[in-house]
Order: sequence, then C-alpha cells, then structure tokens
Amino acid sequence: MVARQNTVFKEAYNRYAVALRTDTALPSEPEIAAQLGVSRSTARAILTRLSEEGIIRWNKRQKIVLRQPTDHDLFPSEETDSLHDIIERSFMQRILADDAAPGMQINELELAREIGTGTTSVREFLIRFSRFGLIEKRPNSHWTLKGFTREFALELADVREMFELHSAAEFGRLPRDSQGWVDLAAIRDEHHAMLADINQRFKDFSVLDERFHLLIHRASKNRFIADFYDAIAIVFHYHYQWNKTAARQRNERAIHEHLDYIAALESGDQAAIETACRAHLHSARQTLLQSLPQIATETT
Amino acid sequence: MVARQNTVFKEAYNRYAVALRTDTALPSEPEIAAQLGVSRSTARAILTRLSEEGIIRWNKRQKIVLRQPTDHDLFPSEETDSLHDIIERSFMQRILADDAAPGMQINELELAREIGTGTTSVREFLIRFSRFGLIEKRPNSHWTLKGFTREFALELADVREMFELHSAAEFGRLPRDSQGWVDLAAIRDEHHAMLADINQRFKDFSVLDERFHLLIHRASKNRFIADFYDAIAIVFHYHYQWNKTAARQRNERAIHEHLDYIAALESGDQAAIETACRAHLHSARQTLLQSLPQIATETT
DNA sequence: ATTTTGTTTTTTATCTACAATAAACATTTT
DNA sequence: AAAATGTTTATTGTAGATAAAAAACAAAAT
Repeated sequence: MVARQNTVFKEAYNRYAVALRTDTALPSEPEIAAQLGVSRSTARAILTRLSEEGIIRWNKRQKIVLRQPTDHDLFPSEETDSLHDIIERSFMQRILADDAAPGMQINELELAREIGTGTTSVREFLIRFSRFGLIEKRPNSHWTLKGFTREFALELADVREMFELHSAAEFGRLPRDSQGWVDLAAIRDEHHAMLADINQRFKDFSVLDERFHLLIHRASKNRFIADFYDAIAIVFHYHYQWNKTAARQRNERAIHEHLDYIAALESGDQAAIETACRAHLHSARQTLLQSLPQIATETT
Repeated sequence: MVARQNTVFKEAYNRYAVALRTDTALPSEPEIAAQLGVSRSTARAILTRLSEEGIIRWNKRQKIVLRQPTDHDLFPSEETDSLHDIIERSFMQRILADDAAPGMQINELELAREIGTGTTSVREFLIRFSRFGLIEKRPNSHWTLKGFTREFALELADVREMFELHSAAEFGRLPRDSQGWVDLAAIRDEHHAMLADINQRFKDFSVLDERFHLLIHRASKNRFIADFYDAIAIVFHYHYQWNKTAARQRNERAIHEHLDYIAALESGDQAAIETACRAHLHSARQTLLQSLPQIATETT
C-alpha cells in the first residue's frame, strides 16, 4: 500500500537517539547529517521528532538535549531493517533450508507474498544476487536454484585462490610506510588475543577472518576482486550459520595458519608469502567442502 | 502505456516466416516451439498470424505453406528488439560518447524518458550492468559513471590474465578425445583462412577472437570465469565500435599470436602454453590501453 | 500409450503512481 | 562572506496493475 517505508529515517533516529546525553548541545544540521550518513532532510526529520517527543529543545541553532531517550522512545527493530536486508535474510533462509533442492524453481510472486513485499523489490534482489552464481535465470521464464553444490564450492575456491594469491603478492609489495602494515599488525595482535582465550571466543573468528582477508584484498586495488570478495563474504556469512560442526577446532587451526601467513607477509619474501597463502587456502577449501549439505549434487 | 511489448512473438515470427518454403508441411506445435526457442503459446500465436495472413493453411495437424512471405509480411526491425537490448545499446552509446566524463551522475528517470521506456526497466538494466564495474551506486542516491578509465582497463586486464592462464592450463589437460580439440582445430583453420585474405576480412576478427577465447574459457568449467568473460565480451563489443584505429595491423598481429597459442595448446606442453598465453595477453593489454579515450582519468 | 492440439492458469516483464529521501535553492544568522 | 537554517524541487525505492509469454491441464488424434 505504502510506496516506501521510512526505514532510513527510523534506523538513523534510533542510532542518533541512543548516543544523546542530557544537557549537551547538538551540532549543526549538516554535521548531524554527515555523522549519520544521511541527507539533511532526514537529519531534520530526526530533529523534528526528537523535539516533538520532548527529548530535545530545538530552536534554530539551539538544540539542547532535555532528557535521555529510553528504549520506549526507539523504533522497534522490525521497522528499521531495510527492505533489501529483509529480503536477503528471508531468501537465504529459504535456500539454505533442507527442502531447497538444487534445480528448484524460484517464483518471484510467491517469494514476494511470503516476505510481504512487492514483486519489483524481489526481482531486483534476485538480479543482484545472481552474480553470486547460486541462482540462474532463463529469459522470460523462472529463476532456478543452482544451490550449494560441490561444483559451486570448487568453482568458488578456484577463483578465490587465484585472487588471493594475486592480492597477497600485491600486499607484499606495499611500501613499508603504508597503512596496510599498521592494520596488519593490529590484526595479528587480535589473532594472538583470540588464541589465548580460544575456548570462549572461537565464535568470533568468522568476523576476524573476514576482516583479515578483506585487508589483503584491498591491496590489489581491483574492483573485480573486491566485488568477488563481497560475494564470498555474504555466502559464507549465511552458510556458516547453518554449519557449525567442529567450529572450535577448525577456527583454532585457521588462526595458526593466519599467523603463519601474516608472518610471511611481514617478511616481504614473495616465495614465503605464496607458500603460506597456498597452505591456508588449501585448508580453507577443505573446510568449505566439508561444510556442504550432504545430498547436494547437481540435479539439472 | 502497454504493460509489455510482444517483441518475443514478433521476433520469432520474422525468424520463422523467412525460413518458410511454399508447399512444405510444417511440423507439430511443440517442435516449432523448440526450433524457435519459445513456448508453445507463442508458437501458436505465430501459426495463427501466418494463417490469418494467408501464408499457411492451418487445420489441426495440417499446416501447409501456401505462399512465400514477402518483406512486407515481416514486422519492422524496430518492433522486434527486446527492451533490454534497446536499453543496452542506448546506454552504451551514451557512456561512450565524448561528453560522458567519469564521475558523471546517471539519472534513471532521464534515461528512461530518453529511451522512451519505464524507470523499472532502466533500473533493472543498471543493476545488471553494474557488475561490469563501469558504474557504481550509492544507496538511496544516484548512480555514478566510473567510465573507461586507465584504472578500469588495468583491473580488467589483470583479472582476465589470471582467468585465461587458468583456463588455458585446463584446456591443455583436456582428454585427447574431447570435443574441445575438434573445435580448436576448426578455429585454427579459420584463422589461417582469415590470414590468407586479411585485407578484406580483418574486420571479422573480433567475432573470431571472441569465439576463440570463449572456447578456451569453457574448458575451465567455472561459472565465475564464464560470467566474467561475458562481461568482457560486451564491453569489448561496444568499445571497439568506437576505436577502430589501426585495426588491420592490430588484428593481423593478434591472429599470429592466436596461432602460436593454438600450437602450444595442441602440443600439450604446459610451459609452452603458459608462454604463448602470456605473450598474447601482454599484447592484448597494450591494445586495450591504447584504445582508451585520451582524457579518461578518474575524476572522483 | 504417446503425442498432438485445444484451453485455462500461472508467472514474468513492464508501466505508472507516489512516499521517502536526497539535493537544490533561498533566506537568515553569525 | 561563510555557514546555518528554512523551503522547494528532483530523484529514488516500492507497490500495484496488466499484457505477454510460459506452463499446466484437458481433450482428441495417431
């Protein structure tokens, strides 16, 4: 019915409200907008509501926080998610569910109805999602789920290895005063910290893993590599929520490999970098293959 | 105004009509549909119109061609292009025009109006097109043209080289009785034929070039490599229409490199394959860089 | 029994409309 | 004069509607 949900406003409102402290004065509208990463129009809408709710007193440049907002002042989390995120979550759950067999048809209208959204948004999502190689479309006809098959995992791993070897070599060539080395040292220390408390913290590894590989890939300064890594990150993000077997052991091993890999990068020795990178990629490939759903073999 | 143009029907109608021969009998509806690559519904619509126009006599299974269709019977070519193709052509012309500077904003509504189409189709096209790395979008805001810059060409060339070296190595490992070798021999002969008549035929090279590289890439059986090559093919297709300088000389040189490359593949010697592949990719990179518009340097 | 034709239903492709958001323009304040 | 606020305009994001095209179902013919 409504053309568009004001989720940008609600999400930014929540974000801004929780950071408010009583009796402080707020900065100018353009500054607030920049802080929140929204337009000034949205920033003004936030100020308007804060004022209406009696959270701030607002008169031109004077913006005083009267009281701390409570949980009750915030918008519920269901209303702050962007439609794209809602569709993504919903769709990933469906295709990772047990009854989602490769070869299955995907129906735009049915999907839209189940998610409670229009078909246009679902269509656009599927078009964007198609670059991850998990779905495919025949023109004028339906989408087909290709699924998390062994073929998919192998093809993904092959490209990932080509790209990461390239990026790692580039990283090794970064000038010594570059920011990359500072970031790498910080990530190295985080690995050590996590290892020291591995029994408690092994679940946090996937976030660290993503940050580490992203740092490497940024060195390549290649948009195609960066895009591909985005795809990998999303696929892994959802996939590993479904496959948590032997996570502690697997993650501990990966941390050790990362540390070897980092040491090789810091040595600047290209041969050592390649060896350490290959070693890690080899075991990452095994992990990926082991995490596949059992039955998933292409049924085209 | 109209929800959807019947371009599938019109295009298939033309395709089928020109192939008709007087006094022949036509096959069953499912067979016609399969021949044309459309649904039976569309095939029936074609038969219906052919019948109405007096081109065939149609009664159940009996379908006799009464007369050869004339040009006058066919739909004009403007009505047979799919909307996607129209938008693609129109958009590529715009971004390859001289006044399309990198950093330029792309306006969906303006584009749609100029092409004479709805915004939804333009949006979907832009989303699909974005994976080629030439445009980029900030959420809730406009698309930006990144353009055929030197950076773009270098990033494209890097990935292309990684993929092609991989695919070429895989091709070299194909079993000797595989179809790939037959196709390769055929393409080799076509290269020789073109070389013998290079002054007349150098303009046909780009089609041969695309077929050759596609054949190599198919050996990798990797959806990400295949998708990337699709992107390259489209970019090159339009790009080289705008940059035809020294085409004869450039193409003749490329043919020689291809022949060396093919010989290396046929030898099955992995080291030779890599050498020949690298040599060709190196000069392809130079060609790409030389063909860039002169001014195009990123203006972010 | 399988294939073909006839008919109906489902699904996609595309248009239009409109609220949310961004961006531009105008006025005021420092 | 530069920056902030106030106001208006342009553009995007999404829903809903509908014709084209595909797909499913039903009846007839080989």
